[in-house]
Amino acid sequence: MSIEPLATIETELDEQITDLLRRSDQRFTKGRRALVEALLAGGQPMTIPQVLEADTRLAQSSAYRNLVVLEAAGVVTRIVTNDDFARYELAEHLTHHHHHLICSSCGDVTDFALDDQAEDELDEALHKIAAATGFTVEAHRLDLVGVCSDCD
Amino acid sequence: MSIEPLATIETELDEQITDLLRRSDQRFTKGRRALVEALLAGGQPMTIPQVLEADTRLAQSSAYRNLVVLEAAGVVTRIVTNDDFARYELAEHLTHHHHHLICSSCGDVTDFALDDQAEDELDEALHKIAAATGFTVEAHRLDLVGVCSDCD
DNA sequence: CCGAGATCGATAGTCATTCTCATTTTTGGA
DNA sequence: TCCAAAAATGAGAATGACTATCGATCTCGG
Repeated sequence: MSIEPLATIETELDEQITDLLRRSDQRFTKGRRALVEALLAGGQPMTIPQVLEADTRLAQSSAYRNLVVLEAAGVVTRIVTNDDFARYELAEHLTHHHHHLICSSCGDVTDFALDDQAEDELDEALHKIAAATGFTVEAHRLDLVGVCSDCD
Repeated sequence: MSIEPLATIETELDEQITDLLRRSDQRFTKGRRALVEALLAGGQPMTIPQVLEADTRLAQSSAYRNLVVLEAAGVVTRIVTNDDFARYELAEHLTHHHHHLICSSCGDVTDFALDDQAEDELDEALHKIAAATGFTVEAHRLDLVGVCSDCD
């Protein structure tokens, strides 16, 4: 099916994903590989229409289904904003911890990282909160909402 | 319509909301007041079904429509999670700046605040990012995703 | 090479949210 | 106070992102 991949998945990443899927009794099929390649090539959180446009060989129904499978396996993360469509990107442990700039005008989402010190301080403050509330923290999410340079 | 309000809106808050709505050429009608009262009484972000259950006199279609109006006027904030329903709460400038604990199990959302120092540090780090990216920041959003004490 | 089981993909649902429109309410002028 | 124009309401229909279905296709172990 995949003749010309959008991006090449390095061996290590490929193995990590194969392993994650195996733990959910799922295979890293061509369709799922094409999805990951499209997300990798996109370089930012993508909506399903964007993914389908990036690789027209993908079927919509399979894209929806496989993105659910990939999310359950921890390969991708689903990002939901006020935009009509949800977005997907590679999970943080396959890339690196980061946050999102969300454009309230066009809906576009891009990544950014906090410098290490700020991230550490934030983490510490969050741990205190969690301890005080009896909440078991799985992850923290930090978004900047505003207007991107394109829309300005 | 509103015989027995769920919560009483203090004069000052009432005037603020009336003013915000007026700027959008909208009125602070009974139905809209009942919505605000329900959110005030709820004390945490509420889904529309929760709001309708809290005040059974409200019509679903009007609740949806008026919550859109109230959001456009800056009176309430719409919070979207992975849950089926969106949630609404009073806008921060009518209450105070805070963040959210999102339970990945039951979908419940509750508020928490960072201590002033941590919030200041975060703010400073975020301003640097914004300056570096040409992104015009309107707000920042910080969520803790995990499992609440009820679900644990 | 074969067959059981997983995956695919076209299509038909589902359901939160939005739209429509006739009815009711509100407002400002006479 | 009365009236008409404008706004708001609410019941129901429509929309559209997403999910479920199911026969066809692919995959892997034997």
